[in-house]
Amino acid sequence: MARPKASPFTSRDRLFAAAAAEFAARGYAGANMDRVARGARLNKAMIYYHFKSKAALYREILRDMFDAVRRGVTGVAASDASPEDKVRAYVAAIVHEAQARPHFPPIWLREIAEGAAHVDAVTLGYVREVLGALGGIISEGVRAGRFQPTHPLLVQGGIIAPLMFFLATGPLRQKIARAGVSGVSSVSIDMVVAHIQRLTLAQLEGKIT
Amino acid sequence: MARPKASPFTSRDRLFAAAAAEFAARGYAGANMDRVARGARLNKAMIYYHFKSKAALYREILRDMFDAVRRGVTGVAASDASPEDKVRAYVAAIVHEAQARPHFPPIWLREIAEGAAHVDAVTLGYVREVLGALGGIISEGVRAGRFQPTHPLLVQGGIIAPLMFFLATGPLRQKIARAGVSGVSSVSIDMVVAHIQRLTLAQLEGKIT
DNA sequence: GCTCTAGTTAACTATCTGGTTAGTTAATCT
DNA sequence: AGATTAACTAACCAGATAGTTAACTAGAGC
Repeated sequence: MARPKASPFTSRDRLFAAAAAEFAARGYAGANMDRVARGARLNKAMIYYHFKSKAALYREILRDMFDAVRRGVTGVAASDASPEDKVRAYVAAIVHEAQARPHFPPIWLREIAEGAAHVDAVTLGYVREVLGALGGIISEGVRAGRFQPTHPLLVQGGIIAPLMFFLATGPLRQKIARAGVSGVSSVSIDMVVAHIQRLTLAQLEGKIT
Repeated sequence: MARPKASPFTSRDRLFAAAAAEFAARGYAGANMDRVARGARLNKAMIYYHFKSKAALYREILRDMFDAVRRGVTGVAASDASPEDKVRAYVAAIVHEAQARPHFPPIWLREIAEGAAHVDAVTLGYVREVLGALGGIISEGVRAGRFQPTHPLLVQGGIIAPLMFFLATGPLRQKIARAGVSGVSSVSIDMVVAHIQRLTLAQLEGKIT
């Protein structure tokens, strides 16, 4: 090794962060590697020094996102809370990781839009683990006689969809608010989370239908 | 006019359809105008004969989408059905237009992801009208003593988010199913629609919370 | 038969951009 | 002090792509 350890944020970290922001804002095809480099105050060649390619860099960002969620929700599933609390914590864990990564919602929305084209086997494994954790929580609730048997994918859709929408529509809601629709900015993320938790539990407890 | 009227689908229509598919599959930046032209069995110059630019073509597709939804839901709002039936019909109208345009869900998801960057004033007006129609239905229900006052944006989020997710995740669900998760393909659009209708009504009637 | 023109194309231009290369700098090791 | 090497840059290249141009085709109307 040569050169100073410098800041706690290595140039690799800065590139990673700049790339995440760029991919979130412009999508994979729209992302410009020169702009990423500038965003990290580095030369473009540094991207290819630290990462194999644009695609590899993007895949690494995807993995990081889903690995974080996976770790969060498997922790929740393994805890000794009640099924109801686990469901609430499951939602909270996803929100927590998504909020720690502002690029998460836009990237995930886009990935869905293109049929998860960039999701590799490793990331797909993480997704399955997330779904598995939720499935485990549901089964536990069913065994305890508190939940109706429900397909995890349906439940997950009910959680992830409004959540990603709300988190990703920040700019759009502002645009609508500026265009003269009132009361748009009065909805907070906490309200949305609470709402999703109640809705999910209501669904699992068979209070709807 | 010269040249045969030919097929009922003019070359302009074919370009429009091919472009919608291309934008849906690859996003605005990823869309390739040569590929659009080939998809319409025409030369690229024909795109610029019929449309001003890539951006203008894209905006026209966006407008078409939201105009269709707007027409559908304002019709619903103006009908003389009960507030409950209007809510159901509102959901059904959106699904109807989205299903008539397979490009709708992916394009809308991507547009959200980039903060509605391509949404012009006209389209924004359509969005507001859609929200206005829903607001009207809710107010009507509130006046009739059947609905709790609820912010239209919250309700709309609860409808549009799972809907677009479900419609757009077709390919992804197949990918997951092929990866060995069972029961994924057993959920139909009709089930999802019925579910969303019940959930939305439960929310409006204050049965949740 | 001739003209007009909507519709159509091959080929071109200008620009952008992912990725490479060859060379520089400076901290560490011996 | 000299060798080694991680970290870094300027400049380049090749391929792609939005948009243009100029020329051609064939039906409509006279």
